[in-house]
Amino acid sequence: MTDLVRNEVQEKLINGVFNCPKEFTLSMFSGKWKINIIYHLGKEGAYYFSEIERLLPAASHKELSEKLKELAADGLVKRTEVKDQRIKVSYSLTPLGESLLPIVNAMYDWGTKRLRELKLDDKATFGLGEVKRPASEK
Amino acid sequence: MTDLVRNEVQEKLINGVFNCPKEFTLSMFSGKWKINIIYHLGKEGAYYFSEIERLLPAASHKELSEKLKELAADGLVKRTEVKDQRIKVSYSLTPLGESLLPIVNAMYDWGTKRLRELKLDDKATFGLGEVKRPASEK
DNA sequence: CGGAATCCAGTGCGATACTG
DNA sequence: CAGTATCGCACTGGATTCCG
Repeated sequence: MTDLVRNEVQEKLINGVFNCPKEFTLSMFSGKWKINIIYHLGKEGAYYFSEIERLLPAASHKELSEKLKELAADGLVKRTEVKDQRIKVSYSLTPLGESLLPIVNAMYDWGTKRLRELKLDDKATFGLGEVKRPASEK
Repeated sequence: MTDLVRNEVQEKLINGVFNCPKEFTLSMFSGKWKINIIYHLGKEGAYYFSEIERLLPAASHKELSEKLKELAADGLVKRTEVKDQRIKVSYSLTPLGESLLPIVNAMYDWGTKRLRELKLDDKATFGLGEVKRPASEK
């Protein structure tokens, strides 16, 4: 989903039938890498595109490009072109993007705490019950 | 994705290479309908499966079934079988699930506020910039 | 009633390659 | 440097059907 959800949510918005604020919020940052981007921009300030790529080496060029575009369209991130010798593009949070930081931080804290608890449990199961494994192991 | 993210996150966990608490938290409730389920169970208490279906009529039987299973596997939701004449299954939040409520509520509040702001803008654009529209209009 | 299996169309996303 | 287009496979999720 993710983009599916985002599209659905935005369609509903356009048609004026939208009524679920939490889904809307989720759709803002539940795309791949989006929270990471928001988190880093919030914590460390502006980054160039190439810096973000280095920051998140597992993310593909395409994906990053698309997600940044969405974040900008949603008004969470500001895109600024800078003429160096080549053109560079700097990304930073807008005030709206910054207003999401408390939620991102709360998620960070919750995750940290929960991961610590899990490590105290049996390492084999992690207390998670069954886990679907993809067919192909990497 | 969604489940993709969830699977990735859990794989990493198993392999002990996990290091991103916020992704982990996101993976807990970013599947379709999951926040809705958590929200309702948190606000109104336990529900039977069939009640949840009625509560979220747009969600398919299959989807609800799968997501509840995941929520239970993640320890956020407790599954209880009740022998009526048929077997009914009751779902409620675990304490762990309840500990997510502050985040869900923060998302609710952020979304509410943001949606209100958007309504003050031009209704045509909603201040969102471009919106991808699916090929097929429903 | 609740869940699981099967089938199938629609989408996400990586790899690669091309523009300005 | 940043962004876009194309291709191809894996995954999602709706509809339907079957089991306890």
